[in-house]
Amino acid sequence: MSNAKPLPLLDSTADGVVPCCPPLNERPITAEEAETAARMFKALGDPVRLRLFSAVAAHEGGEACVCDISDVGVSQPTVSHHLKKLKEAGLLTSERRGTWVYYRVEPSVLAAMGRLLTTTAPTARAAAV
Amino acid sequence: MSNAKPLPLLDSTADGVVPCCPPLNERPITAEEAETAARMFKALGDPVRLRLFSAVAAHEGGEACVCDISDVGVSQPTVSHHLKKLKEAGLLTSERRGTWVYYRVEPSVLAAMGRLLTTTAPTARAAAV
DNA sequence: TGCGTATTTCGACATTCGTCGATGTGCTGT
DNA sequence: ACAGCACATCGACGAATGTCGAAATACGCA
Repeated sequence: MSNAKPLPLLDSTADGVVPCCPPLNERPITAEEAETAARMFKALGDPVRLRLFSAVAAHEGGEACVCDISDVGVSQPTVSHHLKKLKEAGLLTSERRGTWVYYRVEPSVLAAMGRLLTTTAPTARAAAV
Repeated sequence: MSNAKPLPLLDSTADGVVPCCPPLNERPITAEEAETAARMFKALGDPVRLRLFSAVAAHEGGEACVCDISDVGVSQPTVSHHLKKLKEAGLLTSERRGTWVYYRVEPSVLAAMGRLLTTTAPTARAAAV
């Protein structure tokens, strides 16, 4: 039905992808930035989704079909539901290849989230910890 | 009343803190690890909490009293509620100093989350992308 | 001691979320 | 054409979440 809903969390401005936000400790993020970033964190804020995401990310070739990662202790519809959520959050992309559907991680989004959590030049005092 | 509920997300084994988990793409994380890590991501999965966390992290000296960061568009009890959630998740610590309560980020937890999102040596085939 | 300010706790409420079984859709092979 | 497998969608349900106003607690100060 084509409701793919890419929902680009990173404003794909021109060059492709954009880091969304500076590190969290660099300056207080705005309400708008928070809305965007929170959606990414929320997507990883469920144990089942986190396992599915990790399973895809760690799978050989950086991609995996649903059948390869369905063993997470919940029903098949639930797996499908979570994969959809991850896709809507922009963390995964999917592609049908014959009978199977393959998911792979969106590397730029992963990098953007990592950057958010990067501790940049501390306020000097932080180093004393 | 003392129900501080530290809830150490990082198993403070011996040396103080422990990275909780390897990068998500290194190997599929276990159900147990996912439970722990998801709690951290979930804590940042709300826009208001993310703004509060960022406000504390970016504040001068790495700490801030509630009054300094309460301007996020929700009521003051709600701010307190979210700060409590962040504290329970191990992302923030609090300390009362006179009239005010100061919050500061737990740097090791931030680092642990960053490590989770770090893209380590791809499975070799991933480089072909 | 008593007042005012700062922060937390306490219900209460509507909304969202995770889960399931049943059903639908897409593709393959016979 | 049809049966079978892989995956997605639908509808329903209880549980968790975010929010608020009201009240409680903690401190500093007059």
